[in-house]
Amino acid sequence: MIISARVHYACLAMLELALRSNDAAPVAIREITDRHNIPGPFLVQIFRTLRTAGWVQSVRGSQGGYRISVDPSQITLLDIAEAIGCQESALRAAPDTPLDELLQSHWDEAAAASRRVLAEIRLEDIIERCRHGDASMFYI
Amino acid sequence: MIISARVHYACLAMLELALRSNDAAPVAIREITDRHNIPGPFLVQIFRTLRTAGWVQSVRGSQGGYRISVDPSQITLLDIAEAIGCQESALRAAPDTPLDELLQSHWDEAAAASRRVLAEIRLEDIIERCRHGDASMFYI
DNA sequence: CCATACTTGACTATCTTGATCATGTTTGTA
DNA sequence: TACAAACATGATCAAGATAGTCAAGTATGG
Repeated sequence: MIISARVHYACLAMLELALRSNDAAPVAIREITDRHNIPGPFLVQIFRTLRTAGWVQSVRGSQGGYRISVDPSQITLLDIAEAIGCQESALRAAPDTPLDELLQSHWDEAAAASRRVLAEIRLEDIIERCRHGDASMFYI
Repeated sequence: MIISARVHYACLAMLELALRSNDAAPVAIREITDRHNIPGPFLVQIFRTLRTAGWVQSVRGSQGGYRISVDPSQITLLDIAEAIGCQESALRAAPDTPLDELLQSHWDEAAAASRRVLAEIRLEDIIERCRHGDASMFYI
């Protein structure tokens, strides 16, 4: 699992939309790129993917923008990461020896471990923590 | 944590050396590239890194080759992966908002989870399992 | 002295990622 | 209706990493 800038931006955008999901008006791209440091046309690209995935709705025309189309308590960081689609390691040739196969299974195990972490984190959790000013760190 | 072909090959090579650590003669590159499907000059490059890291010793000249220079029960997949040096995500700009910071910490948490898995797996474990023909899988 | 095999450094091709641009379409508002 | 705001779409580009290659040199056993 690779966390690219694209995935990071996508999550930031989703979080912004979630924060403002009670607003009557949709959120314009401009408002997001201003707050965070995201290149405008790049975010357009990312929103296209999010819309295809069904996580956001777009409103065209003047006063248009984007709205989140799912409950922030029902979507996880893993959902977003997979929607954006990071490359799942190009290392997918058929294993040709037992050693090869064993190694592969360990790489899979490691990838699964990080996916399991991300699958536990809902957008709502992050928003809650943000509102409490609780930026706890998890290093090793 | 990205598992590149380079890291995979490095681990395969180390495993081969470990399997033959009781031999009197060192193992030539040719013997490894034949068994697995590794491009010769590429493995040369990888061995250079492993030697610099201190995990293998080289023997030059005719009948030369490589020998593992650590106990297979003392080296983990994480050790090798870090010696080869996969890029640790170029996404390392200073976080500029609380949301940004929170997200970053979750990416770190996910990366730590996969590192923790790899840190538990010693070369010896894999060799044991290979000898028992036990290619167990860990998916999600 | 010669074949084998490691040493070193430079080099190339391809792919992914991050980012940009131009053009078109929709819609609210004056 | 005209205009400006804002999304839609497709093409394109540059930088960097990855995978892999090549060539010239050095050491050693027989």
